[in-house]
Amino acid sequence: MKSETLKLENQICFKIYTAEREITKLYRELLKELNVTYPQYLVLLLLWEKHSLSVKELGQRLFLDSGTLTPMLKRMEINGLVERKRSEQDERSVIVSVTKKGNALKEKAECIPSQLVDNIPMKKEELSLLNETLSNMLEQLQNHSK
Amino acid sequence: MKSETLKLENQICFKIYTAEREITKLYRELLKELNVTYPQYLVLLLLWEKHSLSVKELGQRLFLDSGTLTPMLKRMEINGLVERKRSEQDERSVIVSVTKKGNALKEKAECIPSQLVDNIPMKKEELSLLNETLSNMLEQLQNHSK
DNA sequence: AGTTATTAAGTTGTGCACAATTTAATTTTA
DNA sequence: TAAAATTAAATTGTGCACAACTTAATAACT
Repeated sequence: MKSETLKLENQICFKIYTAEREITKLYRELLKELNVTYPQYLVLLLLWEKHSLSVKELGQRLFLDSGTLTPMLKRMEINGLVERKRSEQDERSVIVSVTKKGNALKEKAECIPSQLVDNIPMKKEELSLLNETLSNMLEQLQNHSK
Repeated sequence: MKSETLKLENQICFKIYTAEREITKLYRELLKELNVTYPQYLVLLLLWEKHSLSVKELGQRLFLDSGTLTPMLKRMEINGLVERKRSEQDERSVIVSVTKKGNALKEKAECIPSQLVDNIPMKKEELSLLNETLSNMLEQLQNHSK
């Protein structure tokens, strides 16, 4: 393995680490009006689509565990965005569903993707390629970590 | 703006968010032996090169502010990896320098980049392209946030 | 020189993110 | 069916990450 490739990997990891924080910063601005964080927004995106999901299902889709989700969902419940209640079929499971107030944010959030794109102007082919590359990378990473 | 492009952006942001955590998880494993975190490893990479840097300089290179660095550097100091002392030229500035113990970790860390590459096997051209694309994206993002 | 502005760290408070463990419910199996 | 294993959340503790603010030192200006 050539040393330049090693350095490149290191650089890419640092850039992903940095890009993640810059993207989150951008979302923070866009989401300020909705009074939600980026991870909370991700939960809402799922619940706007599916209406209600268990903590486990949320975790599988977002790759987050209950140690992260439970306190976050509690904060969202306090803010009136979601409801949490034990499943009747399986008392171990907790069903999270979006409230009327949570659903109302959907409209306000409509403009976020386009605002986001305005701030990261990239050619469509470049976006597609980046998407593809990240998918491959994620597959490798996630295969390894299980 | 086509809606597919909007969705793609959203997906890419989520993938970067996810990739960052997967990469950090991988580093966590590799760095376990050294008893440092990924951000601490980044500080060490700089100090192995430059020997000593101010908090401000570290922040500029890592894009982190004193609210993140100060407590982190204190933890590293407690673990004997770095020393912190006020600059004599400018008492506002704090100079962070790597200790003998911190320098000793450099040897142990030599193998990390190659181990990392083993876990993310990608073609060199793909890596270069990803590197390029991330650089462009970061430039856009960072131009906007200042 | 004395006031004002700027700069560098540090502090405080909030919210992830995750390892490790605990608790309770459900499945599996002997 | 009773014991063992598995599963789903919750809890506990640590470490970033960052906004907002404070403190102290230096620089700039009148």
